[in-house]
Amino acid sequence: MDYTVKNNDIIVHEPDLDLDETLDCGQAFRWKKIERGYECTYTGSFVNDRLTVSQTKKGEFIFHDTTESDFLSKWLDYFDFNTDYSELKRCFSEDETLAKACGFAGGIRLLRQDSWECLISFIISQNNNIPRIKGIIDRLCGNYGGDFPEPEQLAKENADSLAYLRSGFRAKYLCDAAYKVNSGDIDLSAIASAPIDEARTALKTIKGVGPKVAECVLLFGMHRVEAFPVDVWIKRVLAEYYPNGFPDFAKDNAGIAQQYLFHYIRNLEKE
DNA sequence: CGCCAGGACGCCC
DNA sequence: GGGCGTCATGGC
Repeated sequence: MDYTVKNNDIIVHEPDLDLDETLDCGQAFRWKKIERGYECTYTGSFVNDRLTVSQTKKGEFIFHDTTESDFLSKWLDYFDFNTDYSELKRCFSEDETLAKACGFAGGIRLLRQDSWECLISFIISQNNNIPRIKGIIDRLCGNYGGDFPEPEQLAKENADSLAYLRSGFRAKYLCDAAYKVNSGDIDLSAIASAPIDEARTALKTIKGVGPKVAECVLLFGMHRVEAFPVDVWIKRVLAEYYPNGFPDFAKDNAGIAQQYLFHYIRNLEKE
């Protein structure tokens, strides 16, 4: 990745990024496609940072109305620009199926998202579809001026007061998550750096967090790239292409490989 | 209309 | 420990 500063924009060159593939592949739910790119509210540790980013041609991106300082301190990290995805894909392509998946959507990157936002988002995701997940999160943020609520704010709610979300049986799970994070029962930053099995166990003490959601929080919200969420789509991939198990050489980055496979199998069946 | 969704829980055996 | 019905809601 290299970048240049131009007026109030940052021009980024990065061949291993595609906005459609990265921002609308089911790892993040708050990016909206607008005329000139994607717009979103991104939750950092303490504030909601907004960004408009557009893709002008293959490998070229404009980060609109941002400063070099903001780009370097926030967005460079969020888009995982310090990781060499070309090298990752070369490694993955040792495997035939992964080679096809990387070739199909080579512009996917693993975003480094906020753990709290991911926890809530993937609790909502259970037994749900992506358009509706986006709708629920949109209503949630809409209640806080467009920002993602802090644990303290959400901890004030109960299942009834969250009825406006129309999140169904998940509302009580959101309340439990907010209560535990706000009270300190759950320390997300400690979990993020804990041994992964301890981290899994701790996350699953939250109601509504099972194996799949815990794995998603670890992967998308804590950048634990060895985490490997298995949903209905990945089950199909494993059954069809990896009857003898997922290849060992990819296990250290299994979660990133999973992103390519997820996108590949989902779009394969659409045709 | 019925089937399904980036599943987890509670109960059963 | 594994199997199965249930859970709200709405996209398709």
